[in-house]
Amino acid sequence: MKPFYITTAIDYTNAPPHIGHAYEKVLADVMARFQRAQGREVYFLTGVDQHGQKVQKSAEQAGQSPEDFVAGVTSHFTALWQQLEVRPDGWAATTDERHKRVVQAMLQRLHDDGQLYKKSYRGFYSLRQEQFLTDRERDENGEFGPQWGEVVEFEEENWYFRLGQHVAWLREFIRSHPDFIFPAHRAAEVLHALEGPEQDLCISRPIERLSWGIPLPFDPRFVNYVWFDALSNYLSFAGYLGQECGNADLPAFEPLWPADAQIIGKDILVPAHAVYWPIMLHALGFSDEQMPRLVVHGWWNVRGAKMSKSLGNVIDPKLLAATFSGDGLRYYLMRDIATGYDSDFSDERLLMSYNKELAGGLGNLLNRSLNMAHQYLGGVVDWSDHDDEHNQALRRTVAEALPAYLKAMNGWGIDEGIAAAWSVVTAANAFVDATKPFMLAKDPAQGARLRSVLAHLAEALWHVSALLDPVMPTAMAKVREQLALPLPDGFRIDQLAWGVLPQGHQLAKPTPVFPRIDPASLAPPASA
RNA sequence: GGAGAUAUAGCUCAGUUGGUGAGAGCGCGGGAUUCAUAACCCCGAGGUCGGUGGUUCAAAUCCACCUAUCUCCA
Repeated sequence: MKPFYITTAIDYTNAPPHIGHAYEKVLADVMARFQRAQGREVYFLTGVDQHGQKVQKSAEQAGQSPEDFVAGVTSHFTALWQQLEVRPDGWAATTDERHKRVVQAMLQRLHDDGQLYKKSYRGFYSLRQEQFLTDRERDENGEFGPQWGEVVEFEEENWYFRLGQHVAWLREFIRSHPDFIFPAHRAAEVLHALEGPEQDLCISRPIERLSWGIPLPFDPRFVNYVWFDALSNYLSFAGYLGQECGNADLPAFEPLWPADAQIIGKDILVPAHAVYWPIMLHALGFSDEQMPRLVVHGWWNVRGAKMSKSLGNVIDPKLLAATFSGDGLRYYLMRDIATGYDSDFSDERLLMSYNKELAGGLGNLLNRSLNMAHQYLGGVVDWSDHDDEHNQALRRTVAEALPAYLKAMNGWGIDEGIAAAWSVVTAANAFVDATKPFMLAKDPAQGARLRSVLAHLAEALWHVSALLDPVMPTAMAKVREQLALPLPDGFRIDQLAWGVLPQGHQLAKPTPVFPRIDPASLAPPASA
């Protein structure tokens, strides 16, 4: 089977990351880990978009070179990925020389193929925002407002990509390939956007206006502007044109392409990823079968409103991870949203999911199970030959959780996958109550039954740790440390079966994996 | 002006291809218990499934229209 190639949007290094950035990368990381657990080879690519006018301008304002400025902002992202256990295999930084060479080679190909042309455009230009304005920017009086500063009319030459030529192909492609975009209903938005006039795409800026970019190989008085620089990272860092560009240290492209999942937010679906991107690929000669698959996720709103700097409701994932741990935050971000839809971020629900579910549910289950095993049996797993309907019911719950989990996870239902794993936690806690090992321990005649109950609990916990491993890698490794049995080499989650813990296995001592957090110790939530 | 999404118990949401008396978690109330991170377990809500009108033997689940909210496009 081909390797599972998964990408995320690359983040613009103009401001530090917020909760939405964290969500997208965690989602990709969970899927990457899950696919590996299914025995699939994975290439997970994420990174940063570092070029462009805003960065150039922000750097000037900060009195820094663009290089230093992007290095500073980029470090916020890499530190967060470290903290959240997001572990990509490839790092796509658009200032990377390897990337620049591929972009130039791609542009040269398109140029040689007649896909690019130069033309002159006359229009109104905002000196403050450094961009051409269209009628859309006019206010109700037909004027350009004061936010644009001084507006001048002038004419400028630029390079254009023959986007319009391929629109008919794209319409047909989207109609005939319902798998191109997940969730499927998003395709309607794209088709709607394609109804307008077929316009070409401006892909350059004169070097006097923008120097922080990749020069056009066939006309060095211009640098490439945005799309061929940013979107092409999915190709360049997967090894596209690697040989002719001398990028020997990148993966081999043929086995990897097409991308199995390109995770993006709904805000950059149209036009960038659903229009420009497939058309770029098509123009480069990629066939319909070589088109990637887009996975469009929703947004985390805050109290029903869009998160924005001006509202002052931007959520900082770094602080949340410091309080709830990387895994605590990963768990919340994965369980409290349905992939593809929006959700509301809530401090209260984050605290609830941590204290009630992780600490009170799973953490406490591990703690009470191991504690009893040590108190009554010296921490030894002893599969006695006793069996009864309680044991059978727990084994059945564990057995039924796996297919439900696999189905959900393979269909991007991470929240449902977690729920499937959680059915074991709930059943195991009820199992303790029903079998009362602490009572059995008082009656020597019940020894065989007691040993079977505690063995069942330890085994069930190991299964839970395996299922939730992609979501909470560090915490689940800790669980298995206490169960004294790590994931074996080449472990396959899809082949998980009862009977992992051997007879006579010695368990380790329990320590809280998710220490309860006292709500009173938290800073009061900033009210909007 | 157009498009998409969403509207289900106090809150956050599940509800496959329409079919036994509509569900989960949290919160709340009651009970039980002690192995455990004041934790875990059991019971309880009777909610016109946004509204109206259709299709059907049968609709939260299909169709039409309407309303509200959110997002995007113009």
